[in-house]
Amino acid sequence: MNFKDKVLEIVQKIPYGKVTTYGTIAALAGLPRGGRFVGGVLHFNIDDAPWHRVINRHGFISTKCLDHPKSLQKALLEQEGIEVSRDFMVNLDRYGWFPYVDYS
DNA sequence: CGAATGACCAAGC
DNA sequence: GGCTTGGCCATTC
Repeated sequence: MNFKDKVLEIVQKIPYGKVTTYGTIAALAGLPRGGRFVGGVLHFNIDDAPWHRVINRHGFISTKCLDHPKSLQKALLEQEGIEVSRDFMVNLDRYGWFPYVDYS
């Protein structure tokens, strides 16, 4: 299983109404410091996973894709019942998804 | 085919 | 305690 496939698998596994971080996904995929590539993988597979549920460690939307702007991500998250502040910040204490075990 | 780059995180001064 | 640096894989040019 490639790192890319694991990342996509994990992102697709994020429960409805929850969000997680690049670092968490990278760690679950086997790279505790590979958060950078999670962004890269999602960038090249933007249509294969619910990328809007993935944000950075500070609960901030760091998306740079012009085709999928922050405003769209905010709307998608709010559609799932997640509160997003006007500064594109999400409360990770309430909506963060940090599984203890890997269901693979 | 070699080199550069990409939506991050945490350790080290 | 804030700023700088290193590091990881896949994809594109």
